[in-house]
Amino acid sequence: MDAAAPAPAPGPSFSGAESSAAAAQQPPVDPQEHVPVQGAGSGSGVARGCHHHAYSRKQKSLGLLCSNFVALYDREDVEVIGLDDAAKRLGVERRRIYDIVNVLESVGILVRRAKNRYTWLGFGGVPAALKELKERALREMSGSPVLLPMEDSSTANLSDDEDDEKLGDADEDAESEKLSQSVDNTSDKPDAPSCRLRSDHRKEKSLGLLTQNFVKLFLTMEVETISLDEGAKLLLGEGHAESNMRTKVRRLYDIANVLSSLNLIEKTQQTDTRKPAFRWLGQAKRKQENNVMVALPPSSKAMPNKRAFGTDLTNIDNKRGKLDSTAENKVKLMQGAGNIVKTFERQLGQGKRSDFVYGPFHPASAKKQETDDQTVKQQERKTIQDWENLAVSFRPQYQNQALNDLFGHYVEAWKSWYLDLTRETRS
DNA sequence: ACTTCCCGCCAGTCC
DNA sequence: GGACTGGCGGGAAGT
Repeated sequence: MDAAAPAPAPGPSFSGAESSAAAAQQPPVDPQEHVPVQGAGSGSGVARGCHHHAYSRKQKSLGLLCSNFVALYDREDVEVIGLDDAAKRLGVERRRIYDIVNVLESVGILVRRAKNRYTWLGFGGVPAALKELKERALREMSGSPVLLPMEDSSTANLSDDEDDEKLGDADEDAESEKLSQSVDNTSDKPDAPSCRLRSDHRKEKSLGLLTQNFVKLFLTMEVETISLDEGAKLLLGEGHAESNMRTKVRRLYDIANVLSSLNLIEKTQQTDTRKPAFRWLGQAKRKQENNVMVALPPSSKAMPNKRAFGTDLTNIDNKRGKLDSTAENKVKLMQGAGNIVKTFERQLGQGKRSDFVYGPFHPASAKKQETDDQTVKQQERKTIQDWENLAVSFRPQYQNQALNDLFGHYVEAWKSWYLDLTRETRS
């Protein structure tokens, strides 16, 4: 329990847990005696309807809710989490809990056991989950068998178009299958071999999967920051409907909120472009202000409690001299994109094999997790380096149509984006 | 005006 | 057939 409430304290107007919003915002003091915010008012109208206090969405952000969720359950004695319980304690409607739980699950913080029932793994589960994600991504890229269920091959040949409600969406589809393996299988019953089409379609757009794919972007592209636009583009591929894009971006906002509240990513701003983007931190931890584990100090931040984002858009970090240096970053981005595009292209074009690094199986960059505060940054930089090298020497080979499509999208997206950047900087 | 993202409808799934 | 899940996008808060 983080005593001090998230500093932002927008409106002193009222105290404590008087509205669901407030509840969501105030770290749940004590898990045991939850003080279910009056009437669990939560959801819908209730909290809104009858409160004089100006409604503030900041107090109800997913990120904040996530922080509280974590604060509530990140403790030794917690094992099983009931959704109802969580919703009640946090004073929000169930729907929100689903959102959170889905992304938490996809980064290994908890796992679904049964309907309404999750098992808390804690931050300790994150490194492994990330590692696996990374490995899987690499495996996909390398073309080694990713144990795709056979349906996949069939779905894979399906159109690659994705606008609106078509089934098939090859790119995500391939991903979803693979991803869902670890995510879903862990929990659900393994059955349902035949009735998959529908659920697949649904699954492939799930928040959890999107989260993993988003994370994968950070893990596999050596770029340091990714804006949500870019992310959406990369995840969707080119030639998607405008509305599709918007929806995707909306989802990415949700995800980014949660991930940043977990400290996996951090919102930054490209100082020149002003374009908000996210930087991978990779060190999941509880955001808390007064307690021990506070690595990665916000450096030049005078912010006592830098809210993930949303609460704090003033969070324009000025770490110029440091990691960020947008100019440098941009160049790097371009280089990175260029490299990746080139290698991908080469592969896609001729499916030629050559030597590539088995990321997951070799030591170099694979074991970064678990370090302390200061080494973290260095580690990260190093990791980035590794990735750069990796990207250059990477020679993925696609044996699977779906993967081909997937990376075709990546390549396309990167290419056009890269061209834009080039043009932009040149002029 | 544009960005961010909460909210809750409602369709799909599960039991 | 009711409960659980969660995609989705309208639209309002925030910048």
